[in-house]
Amino acid sequence: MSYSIAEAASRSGLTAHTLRYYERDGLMLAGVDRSASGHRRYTERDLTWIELITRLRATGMPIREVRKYADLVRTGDGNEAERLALLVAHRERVEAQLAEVTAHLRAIDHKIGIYEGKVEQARTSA
Amino acid sequence: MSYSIAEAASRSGLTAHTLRYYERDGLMLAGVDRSASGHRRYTERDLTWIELITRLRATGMPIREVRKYADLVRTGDGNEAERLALLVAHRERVEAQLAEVTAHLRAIDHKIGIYEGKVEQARTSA
DNA sequence: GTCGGACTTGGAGTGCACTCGAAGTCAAGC
DNA sequence: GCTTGACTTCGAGTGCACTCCAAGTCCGAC
Repeated sequence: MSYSIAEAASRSGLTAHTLRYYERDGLMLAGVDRSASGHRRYTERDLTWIELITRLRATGMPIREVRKYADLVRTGDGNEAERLALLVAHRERVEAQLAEVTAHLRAIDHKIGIYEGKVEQARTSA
Repeated sequence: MSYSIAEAASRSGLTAHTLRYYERDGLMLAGVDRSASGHRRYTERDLTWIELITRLRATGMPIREVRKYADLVRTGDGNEAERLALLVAHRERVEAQLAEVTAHLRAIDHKIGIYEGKVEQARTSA
């Protein structure tokens, strides 16, 4: 079972453009298979990999670092500790940012509360 | 009490470049005061405002929309309901994104768990 | 056999948010 | 009165991550 780039795009939520761009940029583990006519054929493994790098991207990992991770996985032998370190460092950054965003959000919520009071007051005194 | 652009930068965590850029781009409520020599003088009110827009930016609000909000506040009269709507819409986007990032993070954590197992296994069998 | 549509490539273009550079002004200290 | 350093403006440059375009190929359907 394999998928055309359009199918891979719809399954991954990325665009075909982005899939080609990722491949060109070294984010895939290997060149994607080709049909006799030269069209890309995505395997389940490709899609699983794309799902992972989509998660990394969606949590703010730069393309550069996703590539570094892909390089490690591609090398394939005993660099699991290195991969682990990269992912753990990423997790810590993401957690820190979640905390920061949450704190900002609380402050914005406070502001919203003030406006709600004002708007309500305007409504009842009208 | 007022502050030079360098002081405002260090108090806000932005750079002087960014402060000028924000002003140019219509993010400030009014032109910042100037000294006799034409240097900017930031008031406490300016800094309070900068703190708010920094929170909006840090939670992912585009410059464009911060400007829209600033425009509303600048107009100043009875558009509180509109400001409220803008902030509430933003809050909902941020909350949705927090949930999404958290979900991705959990999946990445799962991956980390797998690597931890592998690395531990490699360590003990060595 | 020709048409439409999905694909290919390489390279250029876009949008966002800064970030920097050049050239000039100004006040204070030596 | 000259240097130093912080400021000014305007406009150009940067980095990131796509996003799009042009020109071409290929395949299945009519």
